[in-house]
Amino acid sequence: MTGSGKLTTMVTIKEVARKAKVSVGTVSNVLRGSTRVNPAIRDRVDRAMKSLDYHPNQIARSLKTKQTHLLGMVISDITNPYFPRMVRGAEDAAIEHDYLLVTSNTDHQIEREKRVVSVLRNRRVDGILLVIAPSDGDTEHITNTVASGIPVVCLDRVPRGIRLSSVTVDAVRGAEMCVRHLVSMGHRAIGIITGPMQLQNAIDRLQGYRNILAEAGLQEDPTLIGNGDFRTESGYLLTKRMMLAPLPPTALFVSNGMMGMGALKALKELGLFCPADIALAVFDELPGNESYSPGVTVVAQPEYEIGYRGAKMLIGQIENGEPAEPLAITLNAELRIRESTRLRIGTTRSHVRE
Amino acid sequence: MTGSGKLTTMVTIKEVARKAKVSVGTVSNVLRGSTRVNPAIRDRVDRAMKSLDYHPNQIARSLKTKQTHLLGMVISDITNPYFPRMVRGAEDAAIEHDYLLVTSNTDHQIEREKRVVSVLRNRRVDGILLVIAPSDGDTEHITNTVASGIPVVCLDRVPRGIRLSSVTVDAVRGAEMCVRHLVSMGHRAIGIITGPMQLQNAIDRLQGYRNILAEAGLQEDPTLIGNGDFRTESGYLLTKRMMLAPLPPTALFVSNGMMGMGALKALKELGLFCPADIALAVFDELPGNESYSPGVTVVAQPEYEIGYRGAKMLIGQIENGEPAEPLAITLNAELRIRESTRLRIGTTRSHVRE
DNA sequence: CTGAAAGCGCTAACAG
DNA sequence: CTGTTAGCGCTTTCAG
Repeated sequence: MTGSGKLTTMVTIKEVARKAKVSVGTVSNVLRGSTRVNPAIRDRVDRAMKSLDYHPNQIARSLKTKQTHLLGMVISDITNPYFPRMVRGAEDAAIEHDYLLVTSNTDHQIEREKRVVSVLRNRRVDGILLVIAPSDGDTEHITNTVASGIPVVCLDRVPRGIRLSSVTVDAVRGAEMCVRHLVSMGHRAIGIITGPMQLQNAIDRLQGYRNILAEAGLQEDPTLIGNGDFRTESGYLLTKRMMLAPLPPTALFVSNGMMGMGALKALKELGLFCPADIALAVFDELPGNESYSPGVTVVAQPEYEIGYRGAKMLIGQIENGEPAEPLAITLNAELRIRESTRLRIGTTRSHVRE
Repeated sequence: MTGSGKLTTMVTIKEVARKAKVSVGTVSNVLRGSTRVNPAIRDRVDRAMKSLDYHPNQIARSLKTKQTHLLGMVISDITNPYFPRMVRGAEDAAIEHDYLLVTSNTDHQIEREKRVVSVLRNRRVDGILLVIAPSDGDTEHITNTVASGIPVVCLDRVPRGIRLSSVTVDAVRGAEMCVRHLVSMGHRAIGIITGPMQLQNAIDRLQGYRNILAEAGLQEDPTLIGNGDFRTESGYLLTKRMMLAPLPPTALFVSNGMMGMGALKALKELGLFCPADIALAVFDELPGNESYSPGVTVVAQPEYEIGYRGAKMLIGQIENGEPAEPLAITLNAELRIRESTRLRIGTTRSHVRE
């Protein structure tokens, strides 16, 4: 069968009604299970629906009820291993409440974020889960959305300047645990590769690093701070540059997983081994981390839970109204110590540079 | 503001019309850019839309036009590293044509697949991209969907018994390349961990393996064939079992990436190193493969392209009608040789068992 | 407990 | 070139 356009006409509630010899109102009632319907009639209707392979038109329903039972989720890139578990968590929560989740990528671009949010509003999603893109206070599209009555819950990071409900991770504390561990292993020249400074969580991770340096009485060394952007490439480049510098660090703390993969690759190419030549710790669990050698010490975030609880929170606001004050859940990250930072006995290089 | 339900009423085309002092028909016209509209009026309308933060109701539009510009995508689990790139490819193609992609997980369960497809039909998606779950010929939900006029394109694998458009990878050839490589490295005791035999691509990969054994004049050994299910756990368990058997293989070919990760973990726990103790090759690229050591030899599939071309094909069928004959694109996999199968000189174990 | 009918926001004739 | 209006499939009063 060649041609264009729909060839088959969708079966509607009207046809079901006709086949079951009842009115459309009655069919609607059995669909919604609302009022008690005469069992015999309900049965006739059910049978009619089955035999016609009837699929209620959610579009028409939404137009009437003004609820789509759609949730929008805005992330930077599903291809980034950090997100799949978060999306999965959100989806599982959504399904529990009979919502469908639509996920869109922004590739870290604020302009795409605006477009995506706009599309989601056209689609009349009931609420939005938002992992914001880096920007300099470009938040009008978000405030407009909230003002229009669509609840928004931020995940992983919050925009500065406006107050929104959110589910985040205590990044300062996570970074502190990690860097403290490095210090406890005897390191004094600890490098960091940061994220983009427009992002709160990047700032927090740097802050945690600084806190521990201060706590340990270590001087901050600008040559040991690489300014990354959370992408693989920058982790790769900055690691190479730092390790090739006159006074390289003996330990490196990388602010996120993508950059961590880049760092690992750089070390591999430089022929440097962990922990023998350098200790490596990464904020974010790494894909395949327990299968490969060496296992890398990481600060693992509860991505699934971020998504799950964020969606739960969002659905709560959709169904019970938005709270007077934005809600904020802060989850804890977990330090997972692996081989990449294990103590070395009689290593060839000193942990102390001076 | 506490309370329940929408507090703000959505801006409609009618209000825009009133504000711009034109009729709704005219507003619709400028929205669709259809008939030539007087520039001055168009401008007035544009201004009104902007100032009201108007977002056209796609729901109402869909009800009228009978097109949602929604694509459904059914996968087993976004958390499986094989899928994100495929989803991204599909999404990119969708966006190019102004479609929105909705992705749902089945967790390999046919019952969930049925439910998901049903939900997608309720939502009146214009077409469906389907990565089928393993089942024994349970395809009525699919044929019903197609019969109802919704195009379906299968990705990665096709159901047996029915004919559908598809984008797949030549798995036989991919497996052949890989096992031939193993043979060329001198291996004669080559083990395989297979996928579930209800899946065509699992069958194909086993077939490729068998073809090369025959080509090389090697006897098939049942103790070297582990029957897995494409999940990490089975790769882990079967690898342990096989390596602990009286006559372990000198090379192992694992049929997919999840099981490959499991195999890697098993080898790590057993203290076996690649390629010194065992050569390892995996069908599917592994996450982080180029960052870790040893790099694992893999048969890499073009996941992104599968998704991208599948979505393009689907959109073609939506917009130009379904072809008389199902379309089928077969893409090639690529063998990427890495350290895990490199030749060993003067190894402690023989490549030949007898 | 069931039927009839209005109307959700938009598009697409059609009339002016 | 612009305005009017019917109607997409469903839910939801309101009568019967």
